[in-house]
Amino acid sequence: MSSNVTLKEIAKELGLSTMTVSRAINKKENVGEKTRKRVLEKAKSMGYTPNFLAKGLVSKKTFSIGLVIPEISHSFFPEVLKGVEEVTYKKNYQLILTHSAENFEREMEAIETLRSKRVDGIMVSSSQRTTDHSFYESLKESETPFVFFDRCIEGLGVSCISVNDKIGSKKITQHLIDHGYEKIAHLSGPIDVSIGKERFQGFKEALRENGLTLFPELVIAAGFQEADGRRAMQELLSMPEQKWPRAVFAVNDPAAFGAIEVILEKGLSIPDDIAIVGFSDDIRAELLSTPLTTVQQPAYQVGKKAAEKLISIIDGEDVRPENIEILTELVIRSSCGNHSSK
Amino acid sequence: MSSNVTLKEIAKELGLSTMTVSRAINKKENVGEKTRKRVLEKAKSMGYTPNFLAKGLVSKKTFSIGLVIPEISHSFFPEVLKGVEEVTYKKNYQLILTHSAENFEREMEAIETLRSKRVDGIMVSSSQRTTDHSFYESLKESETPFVFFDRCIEGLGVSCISVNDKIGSKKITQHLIDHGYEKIAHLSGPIDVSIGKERFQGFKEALRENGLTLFPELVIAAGFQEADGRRAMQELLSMPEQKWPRAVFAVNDPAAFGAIEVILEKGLSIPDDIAIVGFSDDIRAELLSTPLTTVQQPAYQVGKKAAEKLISIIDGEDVRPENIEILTELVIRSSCGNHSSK
DNA sequence: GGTAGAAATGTTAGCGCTAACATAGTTTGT
DNA sequence: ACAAACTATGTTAGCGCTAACATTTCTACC
Repeated sequence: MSSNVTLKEIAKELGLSTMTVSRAINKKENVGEKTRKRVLEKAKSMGYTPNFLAKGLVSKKTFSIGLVIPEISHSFFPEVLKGVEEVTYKKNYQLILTHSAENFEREMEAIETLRSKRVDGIMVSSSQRTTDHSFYESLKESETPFVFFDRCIEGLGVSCISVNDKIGSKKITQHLIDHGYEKIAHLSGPIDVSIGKERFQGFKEALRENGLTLFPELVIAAGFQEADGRRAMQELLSMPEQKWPRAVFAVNDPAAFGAIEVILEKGLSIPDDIAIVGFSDDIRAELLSTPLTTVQQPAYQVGKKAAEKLISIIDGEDVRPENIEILTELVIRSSCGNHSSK
Repeated sequence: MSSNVTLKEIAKELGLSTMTVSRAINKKENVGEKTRKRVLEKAKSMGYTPNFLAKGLVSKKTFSIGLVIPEISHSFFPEVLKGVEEVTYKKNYQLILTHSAENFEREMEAIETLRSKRVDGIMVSSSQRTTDHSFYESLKESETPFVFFDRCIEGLGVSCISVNDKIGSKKITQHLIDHGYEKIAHLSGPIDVSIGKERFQGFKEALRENGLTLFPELVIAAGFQEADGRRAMQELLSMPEQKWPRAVFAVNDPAAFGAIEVILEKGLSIPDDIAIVGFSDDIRAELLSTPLTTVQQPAYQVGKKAAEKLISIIDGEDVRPENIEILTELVIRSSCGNHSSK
């Protein structure tokens, strides 16, 4: 294998003790100027690379942070990752990336491995659906610093950095209401998933605060995929015409795309017959023939804040659990009937 | 800090030696059945987590692989990552992700850090532009297993897994030729970047093999961004009309998008007045009003093959340097004039 | 029952590094 | 000139673990 140079070897070459070499290389006080120079030169010429394993073993600090992500190719996460990386790079931490594939078993496995590697902290976007929180409770007891991001588990007293979906969906529903629409449908996600629940909540609140009626038959449990949106919209349009909604709020952009196809296939026009809005600002949203009004999720901000919080926990600066909610931003295009904006 | 349980502590509790506990936990031979059971139970109840730092220090094996990526949010890489992860997960390796931000200094820094962490191998997508290969030469001499992926440095005798851009661009040019177009323009990337060069090469070869003339004024050095495509296309269309190309091959999809805007703004139709094709199968390509014919880059395959190759080098199974080229696939839509396909 | 041989357990040393204390060597003040 | 006070270097031990060898305990068989 690669025969790595050690401090001891350098010391031997120079007739010094290991300790002096260590001090010279780690820029500690109390090393003679000449000695330091000699050591550094020798280290370079011998191709010395410090051994972080040994260092970590002694110092209990590895300068690595573990990341648990449910689905890497889910456009949201590369952006999160970028935010995380920007922070960790500055603070000299390395990232160990693990992927749970939306599987709680793998998530636990990944966290165990990260702990074995003695990471200084962990960031988790959980795939957990069950109500059994014992795993995270014991993780918390182990005193491993960790935070949740995007998908959080509540009631544990663990910091959580997420997008405030409820406020976002309330805002976009309000935007529809401001256009004068009263019969508004919602293609919802599964309500046992927090995202789905939050967005539905926001929708309901907006209606309530404006004194509008929530028509139960206009709330269709769809899902997060394009096909789900199609199916849900078909269901809506299979009702007698006078029951049709005037506007539709889809749980996310892909669902909206599916719904849009159905609307157009029916020969209806957007937004004149039916207005529609989505959620997540998918890269494709602005490329539709009628660009989709949607809610932008600040993934980069989530990553950045989560990394900052985790590091401040690691450094013992700000240990108290916090619920940081990143606010979404409305992206107003024309599918909502906003002819004024482009 | 988190007071982690050690083998020694378990041993003490049970009145055994550390070694027996180690053997029991690591499923080695020669441990009494009762003892093993006792140890495992105790380990569980005390919340033992093995210390991979110590293990790695002894065994010279860390089960981690370093990844150097020039730009995380560059849609290509999450896909690569997915391929890599799938392989490394099966083989029980962890991934340490680093980001060079297209900066060679940071790339070198990242690799040094990875070496310090004693990763078992490294996968690099290089941002290097210069011809000074000394850094990678010395990395090679250090006997750290590594492979290049996507962006390779040649002439080092290091394995490289990349997309064969030349063949891809030759294929798509051929496709245009098959449609009967003879005056074909190329919006090229910078030719000092290998991607740009390769794609231009493929374009030239296709023309040559079909006995077509390469019109130098129809090759515009553009760039990889949408704005570059715009600029290049404007330049083309500012020529007298009889010089206009009948078809355009843009170096990538974003450049094609820019060009398309210009074509449409001029009131020309795609593909009837000017056919256009891109490269990279951007997620937006199929959503254009005239969906873009392009070349699909199998990023997932690149990641998978690269990880497989690296692990086989680490395991000493297949150490010989290889140049693995993943073939692209044509995605035929309608911007090339293929009215038959959807 | 006694002994060879296997099975179970223990001991020692060291992976590469650093904290903590110990020892030389050098300066400074009076 | 000599102790006090540095500065530069060395020594020892230990982080948590395992390989390699050493010892004890158990089994088997004559």
